[in-house]
Amino acid sequence: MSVSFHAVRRQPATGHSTAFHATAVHSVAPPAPVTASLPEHLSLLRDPGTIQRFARNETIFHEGDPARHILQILSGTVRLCRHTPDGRRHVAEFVMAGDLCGVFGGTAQSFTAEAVTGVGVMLHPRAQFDRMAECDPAFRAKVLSHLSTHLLSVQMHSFVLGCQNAKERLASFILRLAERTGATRSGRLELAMGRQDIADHLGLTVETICRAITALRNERVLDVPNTHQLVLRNVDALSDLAGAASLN
Amino acid sequence: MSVSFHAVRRQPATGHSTAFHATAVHSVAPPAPVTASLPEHLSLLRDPGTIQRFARNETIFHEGDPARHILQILSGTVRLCRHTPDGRRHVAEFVMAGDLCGVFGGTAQSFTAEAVTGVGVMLHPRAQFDRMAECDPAFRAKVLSHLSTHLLSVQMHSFVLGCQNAKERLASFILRLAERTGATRSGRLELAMGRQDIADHLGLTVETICRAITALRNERVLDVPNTHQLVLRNVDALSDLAGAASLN
DNA sequence: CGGGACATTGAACAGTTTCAAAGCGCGTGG
DNA sequence: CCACGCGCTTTGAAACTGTTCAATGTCCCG
Repeated sequence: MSVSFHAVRRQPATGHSTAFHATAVHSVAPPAPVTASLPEHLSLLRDPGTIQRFARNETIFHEGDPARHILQILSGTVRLCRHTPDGRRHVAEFVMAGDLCGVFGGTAQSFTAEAVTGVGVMLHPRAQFDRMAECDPAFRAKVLSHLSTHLLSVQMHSFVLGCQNAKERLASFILRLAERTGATRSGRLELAMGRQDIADHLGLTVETICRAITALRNERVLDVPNTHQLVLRNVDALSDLAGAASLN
Repeated sequence: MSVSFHAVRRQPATGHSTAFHATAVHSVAPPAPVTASLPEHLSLLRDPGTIQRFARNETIFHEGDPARHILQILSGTVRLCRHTPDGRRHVAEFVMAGDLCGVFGGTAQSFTAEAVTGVGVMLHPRAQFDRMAECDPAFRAKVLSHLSTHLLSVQMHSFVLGCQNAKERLASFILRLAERTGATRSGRLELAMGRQDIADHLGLTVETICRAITALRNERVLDVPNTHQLVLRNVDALSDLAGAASLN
């Protein structure tokens, strides 16, 4: 099967090394409705001065950088990844509009964040975040809940990597993406990331991703109008493939 | 490489279905030293009435069970796993003496816990745990830190599953186990779990685990005095194999 | 219209799985 | 106390999925 004999065959990230040093902002937290999710809660702190933009393939922060801010993605898609000395890459996660990143992991970033597309982010100073957690029990509960959810999703991904074959992995990925973007109904799914990104996320190669997509297309499970769009023609078939990895 | 074509070939868990319903206990939390880790902190609550024992291969709780307690492992080793309808098994994690399990994930267990060896656990009622988190900021900090550490380790495991081949996975596993049990110095490592457990943890088959162990033995990296013991003869070689998956 | 990055397809190769059988250790019972 | 039996581990050989290498195709942007 598929372990990676990962040669060094990676896109030469057209990266610009964009260190980012936003100035800390001390806005006062307005009362948040108790029903709001953590990202919603945070977005109430909105302060135009803390917004930044990144171009496609730009590096937002590096693994090991001091984690002075919590980032809220306003638009676009970000990949959190890890690069090894011998050229392998592991994409731990894709972070999309509405999501947070950098909430956990202490004082240093545990991943490199790169813009998959053009990206807009809002920066929340960690100090402010910590202060809110200190004072506001409801906020704390949200943080905890957010963290648990996140943990669950990482564990689910471990399952995918540990137990599924190529087609199953792709199906799990597609379904999860569809759920996150709300595309499950319309059946139309935007793929912000390229095949290589998907491959590195699923522990496969680009070629295998292509072949798996082609296979699903031939089985009338998917339509592929273009490289960055999928139409889900048979969600049940996808769910069957994804198996336990789809919450359905 | 290695996806799992996981047929249904599993040990027929000699399991006894041991539901566990411990009575809630309301001990008062004694002040904990600020330096204590979360497990240490919890162990100060020790109450003999909340201790339970489980025999090898017994089920401690099932995925989906209500999570009324947080478990602290006193002795033995536990595997947290997930069983799929078609007979695949994913061992998410091994939990060992001193570790906690069931801290996160909300009101329902997200994994099945099975005793790898005979196991002694202490049960901490979740309500009590929550109360402490409510009142004690230092305790909260420990929970947070514990959770972050745990998240990191799951992400590291994702990397192992996504990017490494059989020998590398085994090396990563052995090194991590050695660190956790403090066997890095002595070089002598107790393997509480069987080959099948390791295989299901690393997304490989038993046979592949055996062959990888044999290979490392032939390369003088390991000695294998018996099935449940390893001697680390060349930690550097192991670290090289584990690559980025070893912290140092 | 041309160029380059990305996607797709093909063919050969390789690591892991699968199937099968033998080896070993350990507890139980004679 | 020894022998048998059962479960787990180990080894071998063949099959198979995914990788690697290579070439072609496609789309977008300048």
